[in-house]
Amino acid sequence: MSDGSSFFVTTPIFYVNDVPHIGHAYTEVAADVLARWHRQRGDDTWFLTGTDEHGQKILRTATANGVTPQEWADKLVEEAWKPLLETIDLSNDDFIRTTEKRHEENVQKFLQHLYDTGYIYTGEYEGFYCVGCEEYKQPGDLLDGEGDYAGQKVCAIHSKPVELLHEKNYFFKMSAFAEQLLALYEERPDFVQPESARNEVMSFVRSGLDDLSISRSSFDWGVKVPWDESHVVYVWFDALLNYVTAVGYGQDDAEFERRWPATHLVGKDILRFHAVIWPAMLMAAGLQVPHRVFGHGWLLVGGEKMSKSKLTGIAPTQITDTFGSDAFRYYFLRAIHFGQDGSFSWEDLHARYTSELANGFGNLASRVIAMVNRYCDGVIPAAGDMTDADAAIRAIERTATATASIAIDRLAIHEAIGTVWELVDALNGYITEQEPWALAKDPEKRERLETVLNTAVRGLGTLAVLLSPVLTKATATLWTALGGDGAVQDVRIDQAWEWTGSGTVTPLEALFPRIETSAE
RNA sequence: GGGGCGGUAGCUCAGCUGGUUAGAGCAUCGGACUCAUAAUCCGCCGGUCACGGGUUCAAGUCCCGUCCGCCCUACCA
Repeated sequence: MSDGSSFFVTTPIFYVNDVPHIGHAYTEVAADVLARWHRQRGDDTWFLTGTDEHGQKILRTATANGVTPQEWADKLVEEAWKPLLETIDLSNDDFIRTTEKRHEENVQKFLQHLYDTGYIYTGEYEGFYCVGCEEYKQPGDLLDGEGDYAGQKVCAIHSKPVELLHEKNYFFKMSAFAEQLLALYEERPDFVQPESARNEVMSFVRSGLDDLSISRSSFDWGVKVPWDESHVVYVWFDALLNYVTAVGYGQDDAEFERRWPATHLVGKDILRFHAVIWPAMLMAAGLQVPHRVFGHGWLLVGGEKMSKSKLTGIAPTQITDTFGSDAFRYYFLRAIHFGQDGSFSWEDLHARYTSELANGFGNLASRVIAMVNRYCDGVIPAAGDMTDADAAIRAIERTATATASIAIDRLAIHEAIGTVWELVDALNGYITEQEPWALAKDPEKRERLETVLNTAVRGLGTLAVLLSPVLTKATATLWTALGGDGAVQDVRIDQAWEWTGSGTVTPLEALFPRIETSAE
């Protein structure tokens, strides 16, 4: 897979009205690691994220704040969302906003195309609309209100009254694609991942698909329907299209051809939009469906899931301010089986930071570099005859390089990191057993000392490369200290184990200083 | 109501198509060592595998039921 092939990964675009929390950051960091890994493997990589800025809810909050919706979105993008990219050190290649011209114009082209080919028709729609959800609710989704809302039907998610709306709508003939979708899931079992997500999607589609109302006329903050400007496009229909408008759909065929289709990473709450509606839209337009759609789990805090709607999130900066972006990235991707729900706790974060990053990897780097400085004046020594112990280390380096790459292809990010970490542990054990400090006391064992240190330095270099997609900052610092050429991110990750140390090392500050007081 | 998932050491989790004494990491405790961020290495301790039945020579691993948590989906007198 290191043949320069195209790899296009996306995250959902942020709904600007939300407040950034670690759930958003989790998806972003996962996508970022995949992107960095593929880039470093020589793939033609593109990592897209952005913001979703249309819809009635944004219009209302903007109005409530006395500004235009565009001003409101601009403010949130600049003050909340773009800073998040810095906070967790993302390497996105693009950032699309649904209010950009390149998006709006091409959404219209897409829509017009579907209209012209008969996949959109005019209909009447009457139903209960929840402003919070931005969607019509089925009667079964509603609950009887309590307290102030007694006697009214309320949305089960927002606990707010729904509104009975009756409007002329344009509908997308989604029902026409049920068979094609089922065939897709059958023919490409990995189209929807993980397996549990695929099963849910399939049973949903099997139960039958309704056509989708894709326009609204009760407000005007959205993309205008090209043949009827009294309507704006339903926000989800609009938002999903960012994945293609950002890579040239409608205006740059070469770019589109180069990037599309994408690997979509989404939270399992919005899986259906991505695994059912979105592919149906693409089929209708005669475009390729996504490469795959991966629904990851929830972050559980105190046993409860973090909620996008209820804003019960922990801000990423609460973690990065104390532990740094590397630890943030590492923790969520290592501790949680990607695809399953995972529990977050400050105690666990602190424990893993200390045992794995500080005591494990950080201390390994410190002790190796300190010994090269102390026993060899900073000059990385050449290796002499290899023993079985040395060969074992080299074998682990080689295995880790290959195995981690395979895990990344399966989107098993936690496994990839786990595999690499076996090298961290092996090197710490190797150094303790070889006792270079003892060898250093005996001039007759000079060659052996140098071989051991050479092996250790090479192993450390391999780690720097293999961990660079995750621990972006620490590995850059380490690479410099090891005297590596250029930027570690430019070293081929699929050849990580082949790195040979040479030249001199420079003193290294602790990569992950111990944090004595646990946060919270 | 129907369907699905989960309930395994103090904590977070592995345990594939049933098969010798149920595993890992962390934490705790003991030992070794000193190059290093009092770090590292070795070892010990620790589980009625939610509960109750059943199938089987043999079940954490299959079947039935119950309890708990969560998800999807349907819905009414």
